[in-house]
Amino acid sequence: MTGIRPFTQALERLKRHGLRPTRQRLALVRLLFERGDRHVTADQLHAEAAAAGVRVSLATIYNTLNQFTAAGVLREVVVEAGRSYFDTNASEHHHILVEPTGELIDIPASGVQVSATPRLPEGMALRRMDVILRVFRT
Amino acid sequence: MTGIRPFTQALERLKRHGLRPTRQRLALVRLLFERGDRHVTADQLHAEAAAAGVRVSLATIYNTLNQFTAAGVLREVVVEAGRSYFDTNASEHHHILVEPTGELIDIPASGVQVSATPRLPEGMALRRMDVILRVFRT
DNA sequence: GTGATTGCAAATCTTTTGCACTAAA
DNA sequence: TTTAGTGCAAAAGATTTGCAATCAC
Repeated sequence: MTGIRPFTQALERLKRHGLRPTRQRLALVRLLFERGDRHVTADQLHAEAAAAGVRVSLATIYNTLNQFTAAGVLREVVVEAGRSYFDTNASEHHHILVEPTGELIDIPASGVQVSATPRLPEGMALRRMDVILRVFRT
Repeated sequence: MTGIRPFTQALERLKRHGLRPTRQRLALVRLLFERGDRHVTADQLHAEAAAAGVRVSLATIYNTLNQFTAAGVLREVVVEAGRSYFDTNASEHHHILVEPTGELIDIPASGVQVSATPRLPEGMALRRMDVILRVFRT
């Protein structure tokens, strides 16, 4: 899997969702998807864009991350109040959160086997299951 | 299980943690633990206190919720960026999040059986595992 | 052109903090 | 009387929004 594939796939997906390939969105897609699976905050991405010489406002970063998430290209991971991570791996999987640092590590969905899920209340359907293992350094 | 038991237990626990039983903390313990398992935000608790005629500042609500969490009397549950729930059930269990409303429902730990947890990275130990089933109304 | 997108600054929301005042031990 | 706790108002973060200027189609 090269860095180009997911990049192209993401672009096509955006097109399908009616999102115009603006200079900002192209740059952000590149930053997000050319380096494998990652977990970024809006602020981190903003700093990365700046470091790469791309001028994008923080408001646009937020808009873009939210649109990408709605389009299914990104997945939002909430691990602590007041900070959202956006995961470039949008497929089903789980996470390890390293507590002092806030670092996120992917776990394949197969790494956590839930053998019994509870009956959901009447009239409710499962949209997604999140498992977070909170760990600390010994 | 009456409403009084967990209330008393919580008080004892606070004492053990060196927290003085002030008027505000007593009122909050009562509000939190006299009505079974609940999930409240700081703001909700603040409103409840006001409705009950108890004057407590929001700052004190936050201080108190954090101290109670540190003391192990409450458990913080993060399901969406920018909002923390405090769960009066501090024992091991998981949650269903009803998406449009934000309502939280407890699942006993036994309701979700994780049959295989991944090997943790070297030098890391598990502190806690959170499972959230995100559901929507059909 | 026309409607979508961007950037800026202001607004919002949640949570924390500094500090003078009050209450518990 | 000594130390912890409280309340207020301000500060701090993260995220959203209103609106004029700009860009893609």
